[in-house]
Amino acid sequence: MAAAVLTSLSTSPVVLNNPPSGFGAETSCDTWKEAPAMSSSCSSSSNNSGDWSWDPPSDLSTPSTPSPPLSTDIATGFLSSLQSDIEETEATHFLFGDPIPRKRKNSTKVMFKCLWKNCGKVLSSSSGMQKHIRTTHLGRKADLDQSDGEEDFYYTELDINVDSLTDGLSSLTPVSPTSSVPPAFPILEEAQAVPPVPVKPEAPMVSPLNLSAATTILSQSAPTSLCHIQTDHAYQAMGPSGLQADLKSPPPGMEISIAWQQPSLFPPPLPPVLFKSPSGCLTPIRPADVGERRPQVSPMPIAKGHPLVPPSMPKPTTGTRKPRGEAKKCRKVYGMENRSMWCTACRWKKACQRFVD
DNA sequence: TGTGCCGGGCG
DNA sequence: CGCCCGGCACA
Repeated sequence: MAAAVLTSLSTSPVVLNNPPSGFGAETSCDTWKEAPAMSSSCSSSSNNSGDWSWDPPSDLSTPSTPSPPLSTDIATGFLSSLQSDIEETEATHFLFGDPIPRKRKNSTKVMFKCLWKNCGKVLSSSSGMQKHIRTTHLGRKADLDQSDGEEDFYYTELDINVDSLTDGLSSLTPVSPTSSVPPAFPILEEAQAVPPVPVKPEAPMVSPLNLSAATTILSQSAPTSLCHIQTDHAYQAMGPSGLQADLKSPPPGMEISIAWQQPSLFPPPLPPVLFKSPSGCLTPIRPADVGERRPQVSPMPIAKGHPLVPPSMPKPTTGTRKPRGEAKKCRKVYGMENRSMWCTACRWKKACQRFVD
């Protein structure tokens, strides 16, 4: 999350002047508008790269930003590489607190596949993969250079079933029943790997189409997940707060991934429109974008003591109480200590009106 | 156990 | 009304 916030900060035009390394507590606290929850956690939790900074050199070293998902046939590449170069690089494990469990308890195991063109290398540890990518593809020094997080975009996580390796390739199943996060993750990786390519706006929607047959399984769920993130932020983006006014014209690509990892943490850098079309899933969820109120509540007009309002009928799907929107509310965002920053409704312990869901 | 917020009380 | 909080349903 710190990484996420840092990224948003570093890419935000406002803060761009500051040296990337200079994000002290004071900086972030002063600019709480961009990174609300920052103050408490800026130095504590760093997932895979505490000192993340988007450094241009990495881009230079990869002139044709790879579109890994181009997908050499995952199945075959996966099989062969699986046998040949599985390797453990535990050494750097602690450096980036490996966010993903290496092994599943049952017969499933998490592997990491390099998405770089014509590579398809599969490793068993994320750090190993990062190292691989850093050294092999990004052409950096192995140890001296800490991860700047860019490697993340070039590999994906595989959730494989050890028992049935053979048919594991046919149904390479990112939808593995036992895995919680992983299924969607690789998809995201692929989708996000694309944006850096020149054509940014179209990238997200085009990518699923470009994926080869092998990845169609993946791609079919990709739009939905993206859209969910999207919807998540959609309302935040157009929320009345104007909180995120600062974050405009976000740079392509990477934000998506971060947004995915911490869905509702910070304002969406990408305009909602991007994802609207692919599956139109934005529409069903939020039919009217201005009506920030309850999703289920029937059209507003009949507010007055209209005789025809049956008390029972407009029951929200989930029984008695409304499902409780999953967006982070003022309390969560600003924290108890910054209660003065909450929207009034939150202060009154009423339904939050800043982060409406 | 923490969070969101309805229902209701007080000035 | 604005303001606050008890307490409940969720997560």
